[in-house]
Amino acid sequence: MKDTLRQTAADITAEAFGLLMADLKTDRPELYIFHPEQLYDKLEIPKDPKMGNYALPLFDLAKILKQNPIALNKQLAERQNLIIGAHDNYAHLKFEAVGGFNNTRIRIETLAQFTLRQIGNNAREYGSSDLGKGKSIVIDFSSPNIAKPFGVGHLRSTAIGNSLYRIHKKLGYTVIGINHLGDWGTQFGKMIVAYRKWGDERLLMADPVRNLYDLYVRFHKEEKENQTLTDEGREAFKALEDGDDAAVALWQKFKDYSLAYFQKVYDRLGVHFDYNTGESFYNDKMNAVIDRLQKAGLTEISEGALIVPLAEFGLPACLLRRADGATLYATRDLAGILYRAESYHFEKALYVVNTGQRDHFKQVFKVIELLEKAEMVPLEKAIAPRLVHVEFGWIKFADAVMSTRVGNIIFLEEVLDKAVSLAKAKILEKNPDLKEIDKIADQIGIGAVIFADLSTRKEKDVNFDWDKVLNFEGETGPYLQYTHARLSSLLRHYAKEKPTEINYTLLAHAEEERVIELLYKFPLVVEEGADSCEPYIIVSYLLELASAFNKVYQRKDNQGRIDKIISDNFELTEARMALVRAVRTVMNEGLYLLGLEAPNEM
RNA sequence: GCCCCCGUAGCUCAGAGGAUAGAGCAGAGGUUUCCUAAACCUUUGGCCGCAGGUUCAACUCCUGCCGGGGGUACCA
Repeated sequence: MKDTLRQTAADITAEAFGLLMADLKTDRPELYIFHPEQLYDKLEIPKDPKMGNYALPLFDLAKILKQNPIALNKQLAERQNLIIGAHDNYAHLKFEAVGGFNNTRIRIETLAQFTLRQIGNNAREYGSSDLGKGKSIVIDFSSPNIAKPFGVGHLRSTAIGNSLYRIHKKLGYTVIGINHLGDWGTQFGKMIVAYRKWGDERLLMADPVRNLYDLYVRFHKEEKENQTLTDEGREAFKALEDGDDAAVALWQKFKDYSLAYFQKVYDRLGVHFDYNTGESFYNDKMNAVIDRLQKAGLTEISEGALIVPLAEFGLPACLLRRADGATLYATRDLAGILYRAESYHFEKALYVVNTGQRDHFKQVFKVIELLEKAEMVPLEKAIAPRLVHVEFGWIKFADAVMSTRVGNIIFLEEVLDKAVSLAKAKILEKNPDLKEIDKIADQIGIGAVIFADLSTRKEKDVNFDWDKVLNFEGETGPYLQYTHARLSSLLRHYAKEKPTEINYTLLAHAEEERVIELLYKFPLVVEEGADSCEPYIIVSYLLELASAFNKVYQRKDNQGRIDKIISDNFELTEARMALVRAVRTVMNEGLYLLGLEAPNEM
């Protein structure tokens, strides 16, 4: 969607450049590099709001013109303001030369009217766009291994993926969310061996995932002392892959129990997948990929295994088949890529997977690239450039990586339960008359946990910290939710009777101005979140918005009393409530994009 | 060994060529006859790991070093 305010600023600047160039009597065409369209994109939002609404850095251009940027800026601003003076409908803009930055300031009531009307007219559609119209995007996320508990470590992929899902959907993409369950591979051979050796039907029934996890940890412990276990595990997986009835039956049992358990977790988190196609789904699709790679002449046999050598790209070889003929993780991912390309014709495929698998994805993507090169697939049809590994850091505990193998894992359910009961205690303390306490405690507790996970740039490792996750004050999920509840409360208190013309000049305090600027920025923030595949962008924006609104809410007048939003002054109250309505809309939508609920009371 | 990522306030983290390095937590002090104090205000706290280099401009880019983490073929 085109932003007319921004476009006007760009137009004026382009015109001013024209005048400036004429005055400089330059006839070098390469100097006329600034056209309205380019300027539109070149306008930045200054980091410091004191610097206005847009900033145009002039350093590059000054260099080309061999001029001092400060002097150039001064001349430019003179002409810009000359143009404004000559047109009545430009009266809302002002240009300032500050050092080498050409800053644009939009009159606040114009910005307020522009922004609040847009939000009012579109409600939750504000910030949406048709950027992704007609394009589909596949997001592979969460993807836990079955027969293992859902640890806090798995939350990252789930939370980031879910947020990216919602963000892209808002931008008009057709989004396909896939839970690529780890339900195939040697580990299931190991599980089968472990269960046959030490398993117990009754224990399994009582607490399936816990029991399977114990077996898993025990297997890895004993495996260290007893090497033959490793071979037994591999043999069992080979049998499974070859369709051995007993092995398949056991595997199916593990899988059914696990899926039921995972579904409970996803329901609590409010996460939805379009497909739960795990690795086993590609079981009958791997031969085709291997054939294609062989025909393309990319494979070779090394130490008995079938590989695609990648040494010339500085990568370890990609293994397609083990020496015993069984397939590997990479084989299934390759089959998955081809299947997804065929089925969904994706514009992009995102793999939201831990940074520890960086090399794996480099290998797999490279193999696809080589295959397409060998098959002479034209570039515009090629899928290799559309594959993106959205990587994120580890969750560590006491500075050690959590590992299901070692057994130092924290169960997500435990974290959620603790957070929810803490939220409930807080409600009972602050707002005991609240209806549906359990439901709201759920929303707050779970929101706090998801938020804690999203509140760091994704590629950083994060130390799991109970205090941080269970903290509801400061930069937290509950803080955002609380602000939203407060906004909702204002709307409940103020029942508007009839529509009136809003007088936007009444929103003139610096605190209100800041809120309006932030609301104006929201659509850009959503796009940036999608471009960078980084939900944190939304997180930090919402924190800023909440903080800015809370400052409005508790602003004091000259006598040191709170200047209330709802007052006897009807016109003033109307204007302020228009702002409240807009902030609530954006807050609500922003929380949704992160995967958090937005209770109206708490 | 080789390759990759990360070192910013006591703690957890923003800033990713540009304007005076910012938040939250923790510490100190304050604000409520209640539009939700899960909030707000004031305040303490920095050799941006170290050393060079590139640039009009470096926390940001390049090189080296130190410290932490990860990957490195039949696990996923």
